[in-house]
Amino acid sequence: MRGLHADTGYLLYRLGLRSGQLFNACLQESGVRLRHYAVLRFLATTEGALQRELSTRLGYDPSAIVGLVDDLEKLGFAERRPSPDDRRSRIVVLTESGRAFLRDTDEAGLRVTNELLGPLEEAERETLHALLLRIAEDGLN
Amino acid sequence: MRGLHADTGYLLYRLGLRSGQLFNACLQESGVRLRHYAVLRFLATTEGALQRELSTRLGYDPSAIVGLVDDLEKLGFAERRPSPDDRRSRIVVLTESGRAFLRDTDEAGLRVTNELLGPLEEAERETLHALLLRIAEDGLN
DNA sequence: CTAATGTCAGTGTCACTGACATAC
DNA sequence: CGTATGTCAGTGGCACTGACATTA
Repeated sequence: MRGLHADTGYLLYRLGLRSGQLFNACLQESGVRLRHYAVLRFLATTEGALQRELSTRLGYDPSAIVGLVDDLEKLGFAERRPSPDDRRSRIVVLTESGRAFLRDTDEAGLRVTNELLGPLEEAERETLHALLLRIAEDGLN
Repeated sequence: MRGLHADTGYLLYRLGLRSGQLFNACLQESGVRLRHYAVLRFLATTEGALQRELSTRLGYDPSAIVGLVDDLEKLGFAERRPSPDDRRSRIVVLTESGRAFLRDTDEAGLRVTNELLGPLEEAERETLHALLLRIAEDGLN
């Protein structure tokens, strides 16, 4: 009978949980959770995005995006602006305050990755990153 | 500003979520969830385990184990037996029915891994598995 | 007395569904 | 008309806490 760790899929599941917990622990003092942080990081690369876009790119349910953007607006890290092309859509943009927040918490992600990848050499980390990137880009993005 | 996918930790988080969803989708018809399945798979390797042991080895909260074992007992896949050494503890063992269930769903894990690791060559899959195993064995086990 | 095991109630997060208004 | 976007209420899974009885 095969053990649990024989499954690469199960390993990913377990390490994913652990990674999320570490992220949330690191972000706890900032008053944001990993999901908010992911939205902010994505916004920093796009100069404004529709909520629908956030949903598909980040893999969160459309109904979840509503609350996340609500929270970010309350914190002053993001804003909803009307779309000039389509009056249904809202364009979510990063504020200056949000950008500053990202700068301040920039090393949070690095700390998590460091703790997670502790026993790996630098070359191994790059190999792992490249492999993960390949399967991430395959499955919906 | 770094993109999200520059973080190996975030990639693990995303792929872990995806992996869990795939597992649960595959197991849906079986009437079990990934967490139950993990308990069964672990039991198949140990000839009986304390609930406390299940908690630490699988990374689930002790209070969560209670409900999981309850469910497995209702399904007839596992049993609680009194421990001869310690009257506080219960020993959880796999039943014949549970063992048969594992045989029937054996390819479920393989299907998930195959779908997840689609774009990777066989050699790359082994490399990835070895790397994941290293960091899994480091962080609590 | 302190510590460990299992149990249970309650809380908060999160994913998902179904419905809806608005606009294309 | 059908479809897309955003919103909201409700549901179920899941993690975690605090408390408790029992036993070591």
